[in-house]
Amino acid sequence: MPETKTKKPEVGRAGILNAAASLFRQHGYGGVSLRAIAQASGMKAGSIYYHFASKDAIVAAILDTGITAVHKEVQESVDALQKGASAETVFRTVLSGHLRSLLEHGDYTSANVRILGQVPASVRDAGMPVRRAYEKYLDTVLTGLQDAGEIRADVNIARFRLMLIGALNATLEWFDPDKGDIDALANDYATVFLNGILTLTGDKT
Amino acid sequence: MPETKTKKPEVGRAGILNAAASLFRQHGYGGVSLRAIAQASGMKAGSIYYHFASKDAIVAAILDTGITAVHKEVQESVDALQKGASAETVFRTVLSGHLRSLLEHGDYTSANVRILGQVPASVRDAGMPVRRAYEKYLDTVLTGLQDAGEIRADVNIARFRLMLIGALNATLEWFDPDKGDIDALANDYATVFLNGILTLTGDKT
DNA sequence: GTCTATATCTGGATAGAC
DNA sequence: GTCTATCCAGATATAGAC
Repeated sequence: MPETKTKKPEVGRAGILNAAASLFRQHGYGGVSLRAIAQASGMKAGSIYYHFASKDAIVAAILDTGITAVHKEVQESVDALQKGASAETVFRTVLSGHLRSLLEHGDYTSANVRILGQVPASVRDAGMPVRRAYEKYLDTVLTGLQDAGEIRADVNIARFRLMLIGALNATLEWFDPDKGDIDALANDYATVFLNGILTLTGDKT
Repeated sequence: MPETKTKKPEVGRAGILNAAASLFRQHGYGGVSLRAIAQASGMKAGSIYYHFASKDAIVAAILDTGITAVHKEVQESVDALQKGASAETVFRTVLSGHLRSLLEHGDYTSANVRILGQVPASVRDAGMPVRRAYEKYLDTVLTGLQDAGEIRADVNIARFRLMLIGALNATLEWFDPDKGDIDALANDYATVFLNGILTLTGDKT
């Protein structure tokens, strides 16, 4: 049979990361032992140290992988648009890229949402540059749309970016990509952010 | 001097809950030991067990307190409005009530945002009814506005509620109520949700 | 590259003095 | 209502055989 969709259990470094990411998502940083990671990777605890220097090193790698995957997906999707794409098209592309990557690499991305604040400060600091890079990228895109007059001038971009990312990342807590349509989700969210929820009456002051 | 604003260190049960809530917020459920809670409460570890049967009992109480505070604040704020209040007024009231309570009881409410998914299933299940009650309340309010024709009919209320709560709760990760204006934050968020971010051109198809 | 074995420490929880 | 003392299970990490 030709390469089924059930992902084969990874081994070695990748296997450890996959197992650890899943466990961290379920139980938090402090709730996961190296023994548990080892067992889920099909190894004994001692063997982990051949691949990673410490538990911190594992979680640092997971955090980095999650952010990088989302940043890359969004940027490549936006870059693939034709030059004169409308604000609405660019915005919908950002949301669908972010949500697709976020939800399809949920174990890695949720580490950034759920356990970033629980991880030792050294780990958090080490991952700062990648996180800042993605934030800066989004701000650049959104500011571009605002400078072109397509996003209202009274929208504070930095604050809106926090609102947007907060809403998107929270989908990790309830949306199941195996059961729901990610693009439909992205479009629903985009419609609210673009147009709001109010019925248009034509006489707003 | 007449009752300063610096909160006096609570003792007994309340002191344990305050200390534990703060520690859970910083380090996650598995990252906090009873010894740490005891030390932060000015006690020894053994003494905790006079007030609580287990670590689970402590976190269950914290989760419940957080949800209840937000539900109560929002419902009381909405009930205080006059009967014919506009959709915009009701919606802004919901957001400001939720954010005020969320951010002012941050240690308790963040438990529900950050560590709910990391807590033993028995604890999560025990708190289900209070969470469901708040969700149901919000859906009732939002559905009322939609039935009155003020929120667009094509907005899926259950999904929008998830989007809204996700965006609001995420403010816990970056907003400092001691430095920022919560009502201004609530109004910024409400404006985006109500009207969207697009510049009005008058010729949208 | 994975194992066993172990050193060292910290975890939740309990018992009983005060 | 808080303490000390303790049980024992489980934690990270290391050493060295294979």
